[in-house]
Amino acid sequence: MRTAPTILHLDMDAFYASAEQASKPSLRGKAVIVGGLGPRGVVATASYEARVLGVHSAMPTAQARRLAPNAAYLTPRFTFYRAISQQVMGLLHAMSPLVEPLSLDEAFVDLEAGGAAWDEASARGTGVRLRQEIREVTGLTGSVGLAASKMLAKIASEQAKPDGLVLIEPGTERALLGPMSVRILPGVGPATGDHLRRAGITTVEEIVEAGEDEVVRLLGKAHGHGLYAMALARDDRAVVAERDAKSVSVEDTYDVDIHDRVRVRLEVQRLADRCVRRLRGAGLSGRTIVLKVRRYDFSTLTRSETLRGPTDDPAVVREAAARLLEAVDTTGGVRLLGVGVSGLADYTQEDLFAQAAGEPELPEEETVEEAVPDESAGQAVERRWSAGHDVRHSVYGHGWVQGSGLGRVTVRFETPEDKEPGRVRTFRTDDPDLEAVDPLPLVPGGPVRPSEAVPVPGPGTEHEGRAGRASV
DNA sequence: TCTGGGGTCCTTGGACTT
DNA sequence: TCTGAAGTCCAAGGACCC
Repeated sequence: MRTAPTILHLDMDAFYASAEQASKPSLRGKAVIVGGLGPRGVVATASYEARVLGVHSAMPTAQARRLAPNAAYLTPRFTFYRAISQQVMGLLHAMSPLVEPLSLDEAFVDLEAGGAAWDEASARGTGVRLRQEIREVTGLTGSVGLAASKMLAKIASEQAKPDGLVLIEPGTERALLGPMSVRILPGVGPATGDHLRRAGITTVEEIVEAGEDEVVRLLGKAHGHGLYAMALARDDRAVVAERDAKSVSVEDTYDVDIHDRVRVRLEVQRLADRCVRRLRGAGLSGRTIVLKVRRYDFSTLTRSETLRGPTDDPAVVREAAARLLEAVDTTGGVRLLGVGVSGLADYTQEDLFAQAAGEPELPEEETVEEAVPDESAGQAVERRWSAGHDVRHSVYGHGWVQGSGLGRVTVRFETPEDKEPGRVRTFRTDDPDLEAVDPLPLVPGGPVRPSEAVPVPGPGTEHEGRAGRASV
């Protein structure tokens, strides 16, 4: 374990919500909640103004609406966030080749590896500079934690939030951790926390006092040894720049439980196709097909099948998923279906055959911004507009969708550069003068061009949500 | 009040092989 | 030839993280 605090953890503050506030002057200083807006949606990020009202991540959106009925509710715009994230990651890479992104808004950096810091003073200086640069380039704030290990750097950034910097001085770690709740340690969630509490252990100090054997007895080998070491502030995990994906999966939660078995089969097919599209996009194939079913009562089961060799053939994945589904009882209804592929490889066994037979075709993915109209229903095409997404009107200029429904869409016309909230106008949803457009840069002259942004290689932890009903 | 989506890692237990 | 031990693979579920 190193002795200088040269591991940096960056955590952008309320990232999605802050990006929306920077993009929309009328939302600055207001409660903003980004997440799924459907009846079963959950909060992805709440602005600090919303947190004061008790709203937090992973809370059902319905509950958030009760706590913060006047907040702005927006669907996530991952393309936009990804573009900002790439700017931030670029700043980190300029400091060191060893950058480990954890998500769009979080990363570890090994400052020593990049020669960006070697002791306490240089580490602090680098952290201060980084925060300045992030503000200049993106207009957003991030919190920085500096320590001698990943675990402590993350704890430090947590303490620094929002918009701060905390450095944990080497030698002070044990004293700092001791009185903290066991939940501060990585890997201790609600279940493990409960388990420990029932054994009379609630603080990090008490883990140490209990002794390694007792912790291993309580939590098992892998978890027990690891946790005991963490409690002693021992954490030798290296910052790892490149990580290979182990699985690729897609899943959908339905607004209303599906009872019709035929519809369930169809959805599984659709998911299998989507999963293969993702798989191919990452240049991968996989050997194990996994079907996930969450039933009406929230009980979740998975069924998997391992093939003789890896595949990225949609027909093969579709058929395997269908076979797995046959073994699952769905009477009573399902609320979620998922299809995944693991046992990944970067080749397929059918490569040679596929070249001879031509690549299997995959249907086009539906777009998120504007849902594909259901022509089979024989109804007039209605364009749907997602709350928070950017639009341009040929007369009024750039704005964003504040809400839509009943054939109307309400747009607020403003840009990130505006100092005052813009004006609001309502149009018919099929107004030909209105079109969906890319977000504008948050900083004047900034390089945010989402449609030109290079996609993050491999599957990330971010995802594109289903188009929800727009409402603000 | 009613719980998303995309991942990772660990544990347990059965089948199979050596 | 039978049996048990050990190792490996696979399937399923749980916990955790962001």
